[in-house]
Amino acid sequence: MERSPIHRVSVADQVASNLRERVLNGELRPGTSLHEIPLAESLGVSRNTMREAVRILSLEGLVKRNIHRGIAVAQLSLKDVHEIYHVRRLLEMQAILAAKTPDPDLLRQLRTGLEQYEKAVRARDWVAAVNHDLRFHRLIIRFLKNDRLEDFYQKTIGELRMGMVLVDRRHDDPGMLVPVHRRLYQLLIAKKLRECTEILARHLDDSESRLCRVLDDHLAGNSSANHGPEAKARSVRKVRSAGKVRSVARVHD
Amino acid sequence: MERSPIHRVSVADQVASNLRERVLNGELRPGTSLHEIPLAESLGVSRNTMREAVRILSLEGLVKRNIHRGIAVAQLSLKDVHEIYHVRRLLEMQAILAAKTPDPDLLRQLRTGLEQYEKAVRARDWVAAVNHDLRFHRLIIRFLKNDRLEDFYQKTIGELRMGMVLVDRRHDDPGMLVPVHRRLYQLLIAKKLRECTEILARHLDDSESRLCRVLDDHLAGNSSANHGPEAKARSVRKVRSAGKVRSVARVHD
DNA sequence: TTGTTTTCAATTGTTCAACACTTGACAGAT
DNA sequence: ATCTGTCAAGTGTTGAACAATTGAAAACAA
Repeated sequence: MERSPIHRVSVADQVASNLRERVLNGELRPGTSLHEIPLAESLGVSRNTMREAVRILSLEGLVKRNIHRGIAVAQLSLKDVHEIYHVRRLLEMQAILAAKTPDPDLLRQLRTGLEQYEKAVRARDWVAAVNHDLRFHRLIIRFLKNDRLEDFYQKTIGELRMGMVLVDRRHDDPGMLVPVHRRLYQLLIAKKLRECTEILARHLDDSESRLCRVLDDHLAGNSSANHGPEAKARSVRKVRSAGKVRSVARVHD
Repeated sequence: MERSPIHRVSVADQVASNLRERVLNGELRPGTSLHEIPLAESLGVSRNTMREAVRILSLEGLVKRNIHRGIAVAQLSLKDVHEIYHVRRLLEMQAILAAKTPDPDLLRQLRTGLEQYEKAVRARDWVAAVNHDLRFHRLIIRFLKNDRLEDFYQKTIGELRMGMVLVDRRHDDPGMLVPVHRRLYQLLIAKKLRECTEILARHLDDSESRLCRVLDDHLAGNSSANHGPEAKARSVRKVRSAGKVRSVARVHD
């Protein structure tokens, strides 16, 4: 995974990458408040460098800065989840439609990715499975052949992953989604793009409502444990996006 | 334009805003190399604060950092322009299609904005005219009701404006575009959304090819004056995106 | 007890001065 | 003319300091 050119990245960027990874892994859970000095010392860098790194993360939406009050790992609201899935639907469906003359190499990557996905599920390796799931969707975005859209999509997925670290893996079976992905791939190579977008839309709607349920339970669950400054009427019991979701029924099988 | 809550913004953010404005105004032209110490002293802030501000701008794509080599105001390539217009077409057309049940307040803003646009053109105030042009499109994006998409659009338009500061205002008539915008507005309130997107697509294609022409001339023109580190075979004479543009003919009148 | 004011420690925002590291250019040697 | 070593300029990073703000405890008043 190393590039042949020399590493040549600034320390601040490396620190940012380190933090980003830890946030997306769930090691730093949403709501965790971060203190500059301990963080800087833990990585052996100065406070200024750490501040630059934190600035990067905050512009990516992974941490929230409250001036003079500190920084905390961002926490997704239901509105955030809804927005993010709106973005996903829009970009991924457009990407499918842009696959009329798909890059053969991309199709190959999609196929091998799918195989690895299935293998990970068979091995009960949920972490790898989720990664392959997200990678599949990221590859789809490549059909757009637009670096800006790809970066934006990636940034958005990053925010989403912060919400996904909350889902209890024991109550959620990532392998469940393999058949949908296989179907998407088959429709894609069969050039049935319209139908492919329909399946994709339902897949995303399904995914959204499931995440919303988990998130809603979570917000209602530890409202006392959460000492953050957002004790508003946020933990609505009613699943907010349920009305917008076209189909909550399981898609596959 | 001041919010009622107290100013409470960090100095670094204010410095970033200052630089951003100057870049988008064209006061700091693309390719200009920026030096931290003079910049910091000119605004009366420390070098660290200036570095934070520059970090912000670089993540917005307005300046490019070359490690140990300095920073420079970013310069759009033809590929960048093509990508940006791809983004615009995608988002703006989807926004139009999302205007089936439009917010009345938004429609009103669109109308008054259009009137101010026309007034600015009659007053030969090209700067205001261009601003009203861009504002019209930004309002359209609001139909999507999605902060993330709106932010991304705004960031992308920011990059585009950096390319637009190169166009020679004497050879370009911003008033020319008023009729198209009026037409878009009329189709929008008439709920002829499909037709509206068609006009919009042609408008954007037209705008793209015109900007590409200007940019291409510019890149070819001062290849000697440009001491930047990108002396590649970048100044292709052939307008790269001409093949993709559906219609170069004037849209209005 | 309850509500208000004061104090204070903790943390962030900002500055400053120094040093390490890279780079581009220039001068001298071949 | 080409190569090589030197060097000034500029960026990357550090550590320490001070200013500004906040949250909450402590002191006070009703």
